[in-house]
Amino acid sequence: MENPMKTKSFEESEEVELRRGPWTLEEDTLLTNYILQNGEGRWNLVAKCAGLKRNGKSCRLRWLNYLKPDTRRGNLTPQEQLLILELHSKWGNRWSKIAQYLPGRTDNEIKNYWRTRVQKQARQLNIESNSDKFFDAVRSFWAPRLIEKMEQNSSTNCCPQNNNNNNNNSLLPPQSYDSMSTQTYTDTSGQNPGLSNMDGSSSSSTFMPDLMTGPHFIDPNTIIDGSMCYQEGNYQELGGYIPRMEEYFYMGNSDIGTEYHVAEAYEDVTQDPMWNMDNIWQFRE
DNA sequence: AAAACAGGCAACCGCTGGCCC
DNA sequence: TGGGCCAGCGGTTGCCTGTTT
Repeated sequence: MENPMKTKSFEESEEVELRRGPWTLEEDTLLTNYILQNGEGRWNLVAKCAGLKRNGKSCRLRWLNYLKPDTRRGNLTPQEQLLILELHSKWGNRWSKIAQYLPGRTDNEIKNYWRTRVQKQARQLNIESNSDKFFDAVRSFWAPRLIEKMEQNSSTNCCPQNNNNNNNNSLLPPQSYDSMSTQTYTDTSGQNPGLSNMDGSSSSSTFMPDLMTGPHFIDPNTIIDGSMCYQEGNYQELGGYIPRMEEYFYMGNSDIGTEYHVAEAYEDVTQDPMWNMDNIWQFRE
């Protein structure tokens, strides 16, 4: 089979030999330097003016997913994982929408996380990753562990002056954090994924039903994260919430007893060495 | 040590919708 | 109004790397 990475359309080959496949350091540098000097603009123009033999789409993808300065890379924190689970339960595969609430994370990264980690665990349980049963499993077993991890981090890693985020540009929360915090957790306009459904109706959060209520807040100015910790006025994030554990062991309003009990499934898979939350969610200090 | 396998992720593909002429 | 161009999105592919046999 011909390698599609080396094929190109007739249109592309007609004018200039367009490059495809992995980006080189030189290409990255060209693109970065151009955008930093001239802004993004039209991507086809960017590609041309930057001297790249790439199409605009490729440049856009490379910039947004990899080169953009506020892009955060590395393992997703427990907070981010929990938020992804929560938002996906609301919106489904609306990756770009979900990504809006995880500053610095790209839709591609979230999509990959979902497909490689979450769906893998769903397969382990023999359930559809978009099914109610799966949500029950998440709510009953995974979310508590993520929250537990968050609590551990909160007690050991909260050090506002010691930001270990591996992002070189993480000296302060990126701008989008501000919009995230207001949109996500203080906004009552219907943008809040924890308060509204896609149809605009109101409902409680699937995995974090009471996050918006007072008792679950720790210091709202403290942002706890496995790899970073901010303390800043008017800056709230999911990571700042430490809900009471026992509420997350509640099975919710599911009817899982009817055909496939998630708890039983959980017991089954605990025989599997894969079912170790630290491994499953790739918690790395 | 090497081959086979599996997982993770960067990049591409194709579709859709918005904008402009 | 319709066609062309473009950006953005979700789905998919295939390469790379680590692990297992």
